[in-house]
Amino acid sequence: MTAKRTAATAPVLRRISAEAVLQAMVSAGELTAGDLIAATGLSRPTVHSVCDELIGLGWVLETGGAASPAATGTQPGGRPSRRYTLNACAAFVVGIDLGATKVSCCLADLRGRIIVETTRPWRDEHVGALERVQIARRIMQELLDQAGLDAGQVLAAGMAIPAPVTDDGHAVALESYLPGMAALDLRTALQPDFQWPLLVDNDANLAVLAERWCGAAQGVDNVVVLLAGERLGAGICLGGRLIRGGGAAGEMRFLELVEGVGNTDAIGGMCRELGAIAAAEILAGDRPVAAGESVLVELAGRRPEDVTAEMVVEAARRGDPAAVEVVAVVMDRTARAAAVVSTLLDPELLVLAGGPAGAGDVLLPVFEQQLGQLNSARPRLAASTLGDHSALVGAVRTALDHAFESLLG
Amino acid sequence: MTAKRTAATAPVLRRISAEAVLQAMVSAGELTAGDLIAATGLSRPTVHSVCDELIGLGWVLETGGAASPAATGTQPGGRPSRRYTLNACAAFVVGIDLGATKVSCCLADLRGRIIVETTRPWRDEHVGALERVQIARRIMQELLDQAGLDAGQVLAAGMAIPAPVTDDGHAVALESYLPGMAALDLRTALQPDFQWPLLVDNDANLAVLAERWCGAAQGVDNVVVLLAGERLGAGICLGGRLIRGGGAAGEMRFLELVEGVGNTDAIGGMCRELGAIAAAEILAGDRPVAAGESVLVELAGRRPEDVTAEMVVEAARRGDPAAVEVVAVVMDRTARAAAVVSTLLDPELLVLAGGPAGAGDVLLPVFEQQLGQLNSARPRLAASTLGDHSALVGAVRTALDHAFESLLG
DNA sequence: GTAGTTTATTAAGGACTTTAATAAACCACT
DNA sequence: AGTGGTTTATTAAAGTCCTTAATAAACTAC
Repeated sequence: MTAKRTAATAPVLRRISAEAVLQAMVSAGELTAGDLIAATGLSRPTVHSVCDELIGLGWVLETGGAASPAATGTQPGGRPSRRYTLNACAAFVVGIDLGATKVSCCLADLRGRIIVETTRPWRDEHVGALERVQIARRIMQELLDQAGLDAGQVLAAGMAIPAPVTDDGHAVALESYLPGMAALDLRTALQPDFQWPLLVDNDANLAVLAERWCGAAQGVDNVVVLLAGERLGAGICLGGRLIRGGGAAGEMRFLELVEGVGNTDAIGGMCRELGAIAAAEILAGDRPVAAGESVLVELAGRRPEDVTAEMVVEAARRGDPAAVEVVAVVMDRTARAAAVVSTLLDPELLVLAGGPAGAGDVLLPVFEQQLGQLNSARPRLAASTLGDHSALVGAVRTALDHAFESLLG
Repeated sequence: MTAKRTAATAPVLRRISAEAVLQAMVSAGELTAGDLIAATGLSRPTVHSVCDELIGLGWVLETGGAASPAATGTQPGGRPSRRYTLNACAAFVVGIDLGATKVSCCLADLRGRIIVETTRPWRDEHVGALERVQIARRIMQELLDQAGLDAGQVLAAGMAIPAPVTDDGHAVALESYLPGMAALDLRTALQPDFQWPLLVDNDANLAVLAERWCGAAQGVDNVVVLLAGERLGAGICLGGRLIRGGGAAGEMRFLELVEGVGNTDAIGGMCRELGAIAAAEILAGDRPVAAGESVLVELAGRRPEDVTAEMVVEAARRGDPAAVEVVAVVMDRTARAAAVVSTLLDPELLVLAGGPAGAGDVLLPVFEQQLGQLNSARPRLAASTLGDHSALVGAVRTALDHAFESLLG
């Protein structure tokens, strides 16, 4: 079936070895040959040979020599070992989160450390698809200037968008999503300014990569991230691999089939829901709310239509009954969705990410309690530790993956 | 993180080459060196060298020579090519489907062709877990005798059971499932009679392997199989890989959260449902059914409590309104479940397997129509081509996978 | 300064692969 | 029957990469 045109020639071995060495270096800082032998199983001559080659390519630095900082002390005597370090600044990657309300861009080094970053809200929500892409492009140029880097030093870019993405790099048109976006071939969105390979994926998918990499799901192979900010989407990782289906895996439109949830169009993420429902509650209240009676109204500054998710959370934290009720309503919906996902996919861990992650102290207990009432599988629960950076960090992660993969191929 | 202790030593290359050659042979019958060169990308000397080695190990036969059957005609002149064939009888594998109502066992060769097979219903549904396993063991011995094989010629065994299975080979206890089964370590269930490695998995998971291998989902990487016989379970394959989650992925208990479906315990597969609901309908009918008025009653032989799924399907096929109604009710439930699964996982194809597969002509149109009414993703639909053999064939497939994997390691 | 210890480097040997050259086996034609 | 043409098998030579074993280097401690 699968005609593998790549014969198993000798250099394949070198590639395997180099990959092993490089991987050990990415997650470890300064290493001696002995460390690398332990990590890779290779012999000493091979390790040195591979490292020399990587040094030649610029990916690795030989650190220290005589004046290595931590070198003294650790070594019990004997010829000092050579010390190798990944050259994190040999190249860079780009991450872009083209969100519903704002755009975030960043530059990161080969370790994934973010060098420079900018977040900018859209002027208003009617900014068109093409213009959004152009804004991102302009920001990227600013960031490159700011960091003093050249576009040629960037190996790859990752981009998150709040909608499913097909394999050929097109956004799937959702009713609720930006018109015009689906018509773009996003893979070429940054051209002609930037020629780097652009990996586009949906924000929830990238969020799960991020959480597994350096967030709340490190070391967990079966995990679902509920990205619950402006929209509600799930990023699914099973068996250590991201699940994309035909591109639209993780969509939560099935909520309309779950009891207690209304029609599709109304389904947003928690932030939107918290604000919207709270506003509606207050506005629909048949009695006028007296000053001081409601923390929520207080926070909203007497303008209920301006109430935000943060206000609701803060009010709930202070015990405001109306806010607590709103939180309960929204979490109930989320819990039902989570129950379906958990039962069907049986993940070990469920991570709440996006806007609400910072309010984990308020939301998570409610969520846990409501999920417990449903007869579903019981995964561990956690709030994201990445704030609303999950998607952006995930974009960096895909870009890095791509960079390392194409690096030795 | 992952300390890979396997250094990239030279023999790794040979292993890669051998794997490529073997894989090409499994799916192709008799092959010349030229074919293998095209399939693997290896050079001619390497191909011959690998084949000679495999011949020495017994896995490959050199067929033909002078009297090869299809050899003449194809070759335009020149030195005749050596022809290699997988020695399908070099070893064997075992498949077992420990179903809810019956047990099926088989022996298959390295190509997966079933040599001998036996299906036997349980005496009654109260046969205990341990006894069921013993019965399977006895049947396997009979099959070995029948085929004239020795237990030592069997490389691996696969076993399907109608419940989730944990990684350590234990069935997950479900209310509806056989008491006592969860306490067994199924991996050692065939010992001490048979020492072969036993791969236990849930029937729906194995069904999806089978459908992809030689059923309705060949060549499809994103597919969900709804195994809808006595119970309802989903086998999920995404990105070409079986999704197991923590072992219980594919469970359909979320149906209780879907509108229009009652409590958990009542949820069975289509066969059970069709029979049960039809019986209830008939029995609850307030007017006595006149002879000839209902095809369904006719088929049931005036004993409504004995009505089977086959009868309902047959009656519906003949247009009996009551039967059509029952089919619609049952398919509605299935369609809702399928809508949730499709939306969340976005598979290309949905396969209906298990008992109902044979009745695809009746069920599929109804299913398709009802699924279409739901606002979900729209995968292609198909009925299994494996009858109720999906799980058994899948058990053979896992056993084969294991056998080939351990063969060159 | 010398013994002891740890690591780097060099050398030798083995397992693969590939390409190129040579030998074998068959057809078709005269 | 013999000879040319053609296709495939086999052998030979060269190269890459790994490993183990031996040798050299660099440093500490006494």
